[in-house]
Amino acid sequence: MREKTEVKTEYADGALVFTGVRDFDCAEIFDCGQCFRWEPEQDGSYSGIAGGVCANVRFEADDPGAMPGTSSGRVLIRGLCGSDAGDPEFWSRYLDLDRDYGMIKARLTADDPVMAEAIGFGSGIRILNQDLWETIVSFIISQNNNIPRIKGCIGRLAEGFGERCAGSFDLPTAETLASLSVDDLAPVRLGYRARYLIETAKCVAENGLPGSFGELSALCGVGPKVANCIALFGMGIRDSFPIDVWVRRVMAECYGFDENDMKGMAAFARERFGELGGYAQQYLFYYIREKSKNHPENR
DNA sequence: TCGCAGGTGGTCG
DNA sequence: CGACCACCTGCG
Repeated sequence: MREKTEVKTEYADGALVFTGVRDFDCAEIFDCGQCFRWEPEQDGSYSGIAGGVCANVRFEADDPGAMPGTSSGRVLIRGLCGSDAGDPEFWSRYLDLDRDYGMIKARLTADDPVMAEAIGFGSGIRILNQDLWETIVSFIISQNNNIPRIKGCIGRLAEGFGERCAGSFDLPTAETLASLSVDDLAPVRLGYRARYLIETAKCVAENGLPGSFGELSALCGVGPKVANCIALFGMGIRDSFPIDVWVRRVMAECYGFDENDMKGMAAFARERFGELGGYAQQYLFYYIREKSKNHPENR
């Protein structure tokens, strides 16, 4: 069991720098389906928008020869489009830097060879603490949809109806969205999700953001899967275990479930992973998706 | 042309 | 309740 490293903040060359960061891999964090507003750069860093700031996030390992996600290193954040990097407190929270992922992984892998193998694929995954309204909008759009198109829809929604934000655009507020019609949103090409979004925006504009899983589930277009994603990524409810088609596949393949037995899977996750359910889901999700990339014949 | 993509709401029995 | 099924859109 290794020692926990203290994360420290400093500035260097115009960038915000966090040193002593472990268990961090940009591609695994930004490309594991939890967020839709980050894109990779040639050098492996990611650029995107969060907290009203356009930024580039880069990880430099202290030991460049180490496997991704296994070495401590530093996280560099640069503001883009003329803005500065923003608030260190925001980024520390957003990137979940105070969380001890070494401990989480140790607890999940103890006595579970499936998790051990899964975590071997995505040991640098972190769960971002994202804006609640953004996660609500994003995951309503995500249903029965694919990632490139989800990103396109969110981008068009921001550009067409959002507030200008340091060279880019933030998502429209609930009030703005509530004032629009399905026809207004036609250029965004949300399909039948446009109605869900407007109904949910009206509800949020009137009653405020949901404060519990129950309130979340009452929103239009928010079923069990989407509610669990929003709870996990937008409300910090880390025992959430969203069950989507990929999780159904991995639970069938690795834990012997019937692909349609979602109740059984949820009960198993509660029992086996407990408060770490959300982390377990992310490792399993990333694992099965990576495997299917390497073996297209397995779908 | 058709199935499918990180599901949900509506409608049956 | 649980099992179906239509549903916007875009791509192979």
